[in-house]
Amino acid sequence: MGTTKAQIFSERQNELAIAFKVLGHPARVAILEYVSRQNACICNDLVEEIGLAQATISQHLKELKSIGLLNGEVEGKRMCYDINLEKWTKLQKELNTFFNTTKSNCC
Amino acid sequence: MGTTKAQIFSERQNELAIAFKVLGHPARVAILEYVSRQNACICNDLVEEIGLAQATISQHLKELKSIGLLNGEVEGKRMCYDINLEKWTKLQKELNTFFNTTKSNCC
DNA sequence: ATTTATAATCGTAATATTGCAATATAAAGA
DNA sequence: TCTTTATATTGCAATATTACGATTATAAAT
Repeated sequence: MGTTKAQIFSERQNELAIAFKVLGHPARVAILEYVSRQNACICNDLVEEIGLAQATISQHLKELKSIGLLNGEVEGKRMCYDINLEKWTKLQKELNTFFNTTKSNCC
Repeated sequence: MGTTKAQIFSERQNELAIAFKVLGHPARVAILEYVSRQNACICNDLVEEIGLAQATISQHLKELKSIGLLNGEVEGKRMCYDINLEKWTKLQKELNTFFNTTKSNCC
């Protein structure tokens, strides 16, 4: 297999899991942190900063874009990435809702 | 490959990513939610509730235990799972720190 | 026009993950 | 003891992910 049985879960559970999954790689954590540290745009600085091949960074950026956490704007021959603050804040709220709702006891 | 290059990231980044990764599967989201909904213990109810094979559920439980989010106590022939509230709260704080610290601008 | 810089995409190898059947283990009850 | 119940573990097949070199596409600079 290797395939998640998404059909048996709710849309909300799947979406939550996908967001967690995208955040679940240190390169993507590092990318988000670096993008946010630079008040200006970064582009291929990430390749130097992080130390993964350009193709690999590009792939990770794609995943972060896929759930809307990063915006990418063309700026001449460069790509200018920044954090989508609206989505970022929304996701943070959703995660907190999950954590708060799930806080409960057992046994 | 398929192997994450963990060496090139900080311990904090790796740990954060691992936590996100463990949460990044709908079955594990569902398990946490179900465990918390039951004020009492659950055990193999999860297999019925979620609809994955017993071996699969057991594997997911193992991963949740591995980062300390779930406690498992033997209770006769049963296993009694509950959420480790201390760890749960700690993780929530860490994730919020990550989200808040990373909130910033670009371009 | 040609070269250079930047970044996406393709193809591929190595490894990881998901899921399950089968088996093992261990306690409870007959 | 023998059977049942509950859970963990093992082994395996299918698929996904990570990473990279090579290629491609585009715009800027010469």
